[in-house]
Amino acid sequence: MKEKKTDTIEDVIGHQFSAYYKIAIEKFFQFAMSVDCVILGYHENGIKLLVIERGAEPHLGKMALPGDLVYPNEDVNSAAVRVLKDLTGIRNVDMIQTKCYGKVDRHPIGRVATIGYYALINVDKYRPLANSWADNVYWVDVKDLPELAFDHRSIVDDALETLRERVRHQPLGFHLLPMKFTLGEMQALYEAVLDEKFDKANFRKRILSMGLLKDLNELQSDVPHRPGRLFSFDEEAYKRLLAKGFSFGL
Amino acid sequence: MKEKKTDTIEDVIGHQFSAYYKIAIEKFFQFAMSVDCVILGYHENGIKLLVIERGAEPHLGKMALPGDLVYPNEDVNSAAVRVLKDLTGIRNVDMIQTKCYGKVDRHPIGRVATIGYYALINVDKYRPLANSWADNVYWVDVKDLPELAFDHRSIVDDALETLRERVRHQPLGFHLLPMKFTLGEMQALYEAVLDEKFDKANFRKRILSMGLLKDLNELQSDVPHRPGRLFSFDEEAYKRLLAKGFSFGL
DNA sequence: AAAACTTTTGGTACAAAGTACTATTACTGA
DNA sequence: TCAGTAATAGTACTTTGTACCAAAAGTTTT
Repeated sequence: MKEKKTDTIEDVIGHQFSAYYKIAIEKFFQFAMSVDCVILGYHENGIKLLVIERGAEPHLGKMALPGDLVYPNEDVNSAAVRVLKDLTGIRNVDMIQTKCYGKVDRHPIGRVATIGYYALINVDKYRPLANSWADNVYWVDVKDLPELAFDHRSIVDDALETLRERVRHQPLGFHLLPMKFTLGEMQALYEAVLDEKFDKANFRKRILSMGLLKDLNELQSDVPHRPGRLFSFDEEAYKRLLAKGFSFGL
Repeated sequence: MKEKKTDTIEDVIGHQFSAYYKIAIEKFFQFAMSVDCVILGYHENGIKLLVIERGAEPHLGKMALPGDLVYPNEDVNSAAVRVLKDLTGIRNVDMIQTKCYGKVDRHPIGRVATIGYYALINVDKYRPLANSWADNVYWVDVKDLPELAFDHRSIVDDALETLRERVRHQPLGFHLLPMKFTLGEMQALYEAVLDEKFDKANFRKRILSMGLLKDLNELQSDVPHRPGRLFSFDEEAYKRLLAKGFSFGL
């Protein structure tokens, strides 16, 4: 029940180190790969995206995601971390893959497939600085994005969709908040991400009943109203609950 | 606040059609890309995986996922569909990307990054046939997987994790069931995927109250016990509910 | 210093959803 | 006709979610 076809890699090389090896190389090994990082933060009631101003062609001068080609001797995941560091100075961020963008004509210099990554970071904790061929680095509000180079806009859209999906089932929000935060601030964050309003009293009941927050017994200061109680995310408690089968749900 | 580095693609080519173009090509365009398909079905109370027996080196004779290299002029997503068809004859399946596997040494013939895909199909509806360089095609139970070529085992594991995650929040299960099914069969499926038992009476209440099932007013036949009522998935109703903000939850 | 304002916090009452369990029904096969 | 098996119906109880109100604790205004 088989019909042989020609010129798959398997036909061409026959076996691992055959004489046809080089033909296979020439035929199939024509791709470049790149990584593009969607770095999201939360500031002044809005979700912000980290963009660079390109200091090189193509799309010189345009806004783009921090991204670059992967070296042939470099893991793709490592490349994401390296590129983010090279272009913005940001280190030690856990990034997760979103999708592979593999259309034939997506890049003007040749066949480049890119892997999208995303991470949520605390805006106050990391201070991005333009580096390498990035002329500048900016935080822009995702509700008011500038035109982006290549297909970066859809990479961002996909990452945001992933975020909205995950944030309901995992306590991701805490990555975006400062170390100490009030329940009001946390609620504002979730309302910004999900674009949905919650009842204040009930939101606090839900969150507190999960037992994921450490009460710091401190109060907010310098606010023009009754100061809120400060909390921090209790990583240990979360791990303990996870082990028992707890699932964050909002 | 910038420090120029050497040899990123941007430095090398300067701008889109510079004289250094070829250097960039030689330096970065050394990748091949492949796709690997995790096709899952449900049969006899177990989740089954579609594997092929390799009829070519490397790993000749071993079990592997249906997968192959992407042509330089072919979209990656299209390649997944094409490869599945070439190797198993299965057509018209919606596949979703899971992850990119991009370690340097993952493939013996060179730098090959692969994109994982997965799909849930109805075992009765598709009949896989070995084709091209696939010597055979088998369904194997995921609880008892044979040794797989390359890093295919982790591709499967990741896909299963994705499945378990999604099946709770989206009515995916229906893809795995025959057109007509009883609530008991549906429950058995969910118990197989999630490895968790449900109370029979409550499960049926939950599912029926969602309003996603069309009651076919038919009964099961040829069963050695009271026959169950047959249902089918009501695609239209699901779309209507989705529009109203319904979210499947189990 | 009192009043107005804003936000936090505590509480209650009701509605909806989830869970445990029991009983009944409809079929097959002995 | 009886035992066995799985489907179906129903009930009582518990947990969770939602709407809403009111008090408290600060700041700013009058």
